[in-house]
Amino acid sequence: MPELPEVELTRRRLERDLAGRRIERVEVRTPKLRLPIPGELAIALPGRTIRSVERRGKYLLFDCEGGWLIIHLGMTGFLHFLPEPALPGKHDHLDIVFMGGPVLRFHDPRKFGTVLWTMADPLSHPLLARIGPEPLIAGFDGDYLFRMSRSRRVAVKLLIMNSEIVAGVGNIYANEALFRAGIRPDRPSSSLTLPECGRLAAAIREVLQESINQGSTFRVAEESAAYHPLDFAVYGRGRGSCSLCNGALEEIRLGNRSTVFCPRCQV
DNA sequence: AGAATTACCTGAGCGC
DNA sequence: TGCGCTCAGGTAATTC
Repeated sequence: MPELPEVELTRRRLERDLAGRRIERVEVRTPKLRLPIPGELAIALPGRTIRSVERRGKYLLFDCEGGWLIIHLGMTGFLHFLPEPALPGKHDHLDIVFMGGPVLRFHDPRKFGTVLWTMADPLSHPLLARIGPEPLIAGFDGDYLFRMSRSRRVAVKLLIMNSEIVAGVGNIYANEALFRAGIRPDRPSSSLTLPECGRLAAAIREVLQESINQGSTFRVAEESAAYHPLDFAVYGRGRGSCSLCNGALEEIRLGNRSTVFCPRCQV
């Protein structure tokens, strides 16, 4: 599923393919996603040129000259750029057709993705306004995490997956970052020390940045819908062994999400 | 305020 | 072969 690194790689790919293109028309094939696709899209977009593609957390922001198209890929969403028109297939919910024929196509089997439109500052949109700091930008560090964790007893894995605390950390990278930081995912947030918060913030930045770096060299060139460029240390390895101590990994559920950790290396 | 829970959705994998 | 079941999970909305 698209996590922050995949969304960032998608942003770079689409900015390369779309910047400067003028929209001819919009075809909404499936208006009923989990949140409905705004009806005004088809009226507002034609005639506008895409200036750039930005990212906030896992939201992609398309600068459309005075308005913003906002897309979240959810669990299974994918944005294809088609140089030529092509017949839509199953789960191809939305086409944005550009002058001369190219198409941006939104494909999403589980329909957890979200499409929004705003004429105002996209960062002020109700669904984006409360998102916490970007993990890869100054402002997210151990001091910040320490401050935010003082009044909360929720498991630290759920704390860092809370988008109001930090943007774009999903289940995969929450597991990976906690392993790298040597912190048990079920620790109450308020039990973390300042040095632990420093290690955790650094680990979050590292796993995200490394994934972006690997993806950019490996996967993005292929027009593949595949995600997950990284080999993960713990995610998806509930029956496996720890790469550090060789002991058995443990799998539990936190917030109804699968959680894997090493009970010896993570304290 | 913070925490816990539910809803949304379909493909994949499984046992029978 | 096919049925029914469980699982995967981001995030908004709801409830406690």
